[in-house]
Amino acid sequence: MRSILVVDDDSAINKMIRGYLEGKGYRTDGAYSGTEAVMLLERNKYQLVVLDLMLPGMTGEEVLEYIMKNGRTPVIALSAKDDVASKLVLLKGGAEDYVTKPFDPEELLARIEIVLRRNNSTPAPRVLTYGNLELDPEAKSLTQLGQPVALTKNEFAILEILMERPSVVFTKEMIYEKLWNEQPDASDNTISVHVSNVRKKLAVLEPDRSYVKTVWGIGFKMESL
Amino acid sequence: MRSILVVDDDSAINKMIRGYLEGKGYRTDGAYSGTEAVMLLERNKYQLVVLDLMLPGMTGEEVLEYIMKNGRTPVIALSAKDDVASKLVLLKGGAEDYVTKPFDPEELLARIEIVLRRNNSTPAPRVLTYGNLELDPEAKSLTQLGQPVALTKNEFAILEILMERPSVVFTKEMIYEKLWNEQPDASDNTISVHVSNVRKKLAVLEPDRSYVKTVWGIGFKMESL
DNA sequence: AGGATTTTTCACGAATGCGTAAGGGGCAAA
DNA sequence: TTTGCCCCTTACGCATTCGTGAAAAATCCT
Repeated sequence: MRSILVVDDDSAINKMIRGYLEGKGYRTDGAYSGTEAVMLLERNKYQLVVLDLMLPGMTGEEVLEYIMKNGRTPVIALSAKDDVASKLVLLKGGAEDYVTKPFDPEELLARIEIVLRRNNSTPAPRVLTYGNLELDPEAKSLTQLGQPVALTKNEFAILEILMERPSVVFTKEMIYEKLWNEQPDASDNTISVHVSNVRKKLAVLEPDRSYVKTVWGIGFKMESL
Repeated sequence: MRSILVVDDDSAINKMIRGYLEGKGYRTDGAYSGTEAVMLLERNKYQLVVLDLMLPGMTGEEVLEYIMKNGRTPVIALSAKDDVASKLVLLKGGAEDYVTKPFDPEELLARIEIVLRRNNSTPAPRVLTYGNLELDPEAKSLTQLGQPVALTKNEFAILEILMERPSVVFTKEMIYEKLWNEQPDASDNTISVHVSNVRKKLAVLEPDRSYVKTVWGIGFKMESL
């Protein structure tokens, strides 16, 4: 069952949306303030949040920021403002989509279907496994052959990037950007050093096996199994 | 630079959209029929297509189908119909989003930003297939008959260019420019050497088959299947 | 067929990318 | 303040890849 959280302080609109969605087979919760929304988000798991931006107390933008930092549930924003500026703020904030008030319930439903379909196809696994490695992104822990391996922050981040998509080659620039959100200098071998350290640590337990492969002239990827 | 293809047979609307987008810093091309759109799509690479569905000759739906089979460039559809049913048809057809005519240019821009951002952060793995070859531009990997083939950076880049548009002949100059962003010397056979090496590597597993065809006096293309 | 032109191949020196070790600076905990 | 850890930089040896010329092969044109 798909659960949707509807956040709007206008009781009539809130009920209208929820009624319409439940008629279409969704389970819904309603929140009438930003704080209430956050409370419900902490307690329950939703596939989608319909979020009005004009809220008392905590603003919609703040709720959006909270969601983006915790769980990243997809958000469809409801906005009365029809100008580009506020829309772009929303997009940068991480909203998946927006609908301008007043809106047609069918319009909202259609966009909900889009977002749900999109986010359903890529469910995020919790623990990444590769060979004898087990990496838990949330716990920031790595085990090899069942034994814990101590990695530093950057080492862990690099290995996580590689293990998330083992068949993909990542250039040093791509890795650098993901770690520091900025462009690397042309001659920068920081990444090489960290990769070297990761390899060194993984070689302690399995000296004859290599996990991180160098793709010459391009970057790094996980070794083929 | 982000390139956007605008497909609409209404010259006024087409120009309006393009003018607006170019004012926002995008590079745009315009197509006024479905066949013209397909032609441009074969020749150039776009990050996004804005596609009107009411087109003379080849319909918008057919263009959409073509795009989904070739390259899967994200599409924002323009539709005069405002009912949910036709919207869902579009979405199932593969469109990323839709905008109902008449529309506000700002609305369109906002949705374009959404789609571009989405496709940037979650790059869809797109593999190019040709004969027994499978080339993944993102993973920088090539498999032949299911087995991995190791190519160097330039070899891979050349094969990717050719496989992206198998029916198009590329001159050495075109390839040279794509690789180094500069004009080649008149007597430069660097590309020839790399092509030769690619052929050599592909001949290991399939000695009797040729993949890269020489078009005498012009350049190279993929062999017809 | 024969000459002209283009393409392919071969071989080798040059250029570039990579891996590792070592040292210093920064930051937080003790 | 001191200690310890982590991170970044630099330097250098090593391996791979690149670019170039010339010779050989293939193709086209007359």
